Amino acid sequence: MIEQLRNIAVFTSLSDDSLHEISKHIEYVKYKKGTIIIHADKIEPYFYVLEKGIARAYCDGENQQITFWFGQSGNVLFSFNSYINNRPGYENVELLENSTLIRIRLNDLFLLYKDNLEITNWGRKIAEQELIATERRLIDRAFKGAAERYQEFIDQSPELIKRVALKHIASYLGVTQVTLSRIRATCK
Amino acid sequence: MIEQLRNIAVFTSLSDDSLHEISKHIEYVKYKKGTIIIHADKIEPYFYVLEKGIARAYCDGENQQITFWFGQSGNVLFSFNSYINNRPGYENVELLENSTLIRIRLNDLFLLYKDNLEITNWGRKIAEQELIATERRLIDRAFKGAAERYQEFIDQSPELIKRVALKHIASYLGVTQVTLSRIRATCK
DNA sequence: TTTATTTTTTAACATTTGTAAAATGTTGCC
DNA sequence: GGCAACATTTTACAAATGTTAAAAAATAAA
Repeated sequence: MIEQLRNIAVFTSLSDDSLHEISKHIEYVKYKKGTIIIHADKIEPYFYVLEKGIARAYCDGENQQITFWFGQSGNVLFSFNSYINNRPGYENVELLENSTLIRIRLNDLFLLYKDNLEITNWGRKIAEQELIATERRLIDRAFKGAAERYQEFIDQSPELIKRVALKHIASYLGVTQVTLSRIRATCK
Repeated sequence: MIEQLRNIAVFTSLSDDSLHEISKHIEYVKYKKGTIIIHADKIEPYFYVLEKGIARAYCDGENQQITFWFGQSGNVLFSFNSYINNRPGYENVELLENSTLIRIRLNDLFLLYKDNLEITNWGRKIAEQELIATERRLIDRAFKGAAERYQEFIDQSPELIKRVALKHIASYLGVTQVTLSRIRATCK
């Protein structure tokens, strides 16, 4: 069981002891493509790790959906506002492929944070890494044009380009699908 | 000393014991308006708490500076990449007023994270709160026009509007100063 | 106060991106 | 295959924002 966890990117830094603690509380689940596993306006009680599959987080607008996050194998996945503030979240998370996930109840995870220094530091680093990545994107939007952001997305996430619908990538990059089409037509 | 720390927003949640641990390592410093206390491309060894004053974080571009963060009394302030990845940072932080700050060496803070569960959880929550705020801004840029973002900035940060140059606020909102001027002219 | 410096506003024009709708391409299913 | 549903591209036009430059206003310095 512990060996199985250690194969997953986000768990590699943890000691056997901590992995053992975590393994007492986890559960494997399997969902089909299209399943919404996190719902906006709900307190979602689970913290997930995506073992296999792809996911996107998005917000619903009046006549659009904005995708602002993609997850791949080894990434963690949770309702930000449920996890951080114990309040209903603002985002939905949809699985874009048939996926397998590991999950742990937030309550159980918080109990581990209360007792286990290593796991708490692990949780701290997860938040920090997400933070720095999110801030980078905010800055990139100011300095780089949409075409350049698209090119970097291809370079950094070649898997996603192949497997994710362009309309989702367009909103992730902060442009409409029409604009993304124009960009793609230009650099061909 | 501990009472003094407890008056600062970011420390209010900590126990006397933890504040006492922290107080062993802190130092009060005072800088003039215009001082750059965090430099891009350097590993900056301090974690600061702004006791009094206002600060902004910005990146330098070819012919522009982009401000992407403001700090007020009680906020924490550090080179993201130094703190998180022990690498030179991408941002400068400038004090916009004469300010007093508390600082602690990152090395000392990391030692506390290694031993003290409460302080580690405090560090985790700092990252989480920054994360959720940054993500909100990213989403807001997709859903809200520049005029609406400006109005919300006024509502949520009335202090900053009074005390910060509009050119900095413009880039924080993701528009040019010319556009911000037009927005201000319209809603007058 | 007077001058110098910086910040903010205004103007004219160029560019980018958005909107809406149609055309084309793709996928999956009966 | 052929239909239905969905995804992507293309087109024409509209709206928003950027660029550049200059004037006006505000602030700081002498």
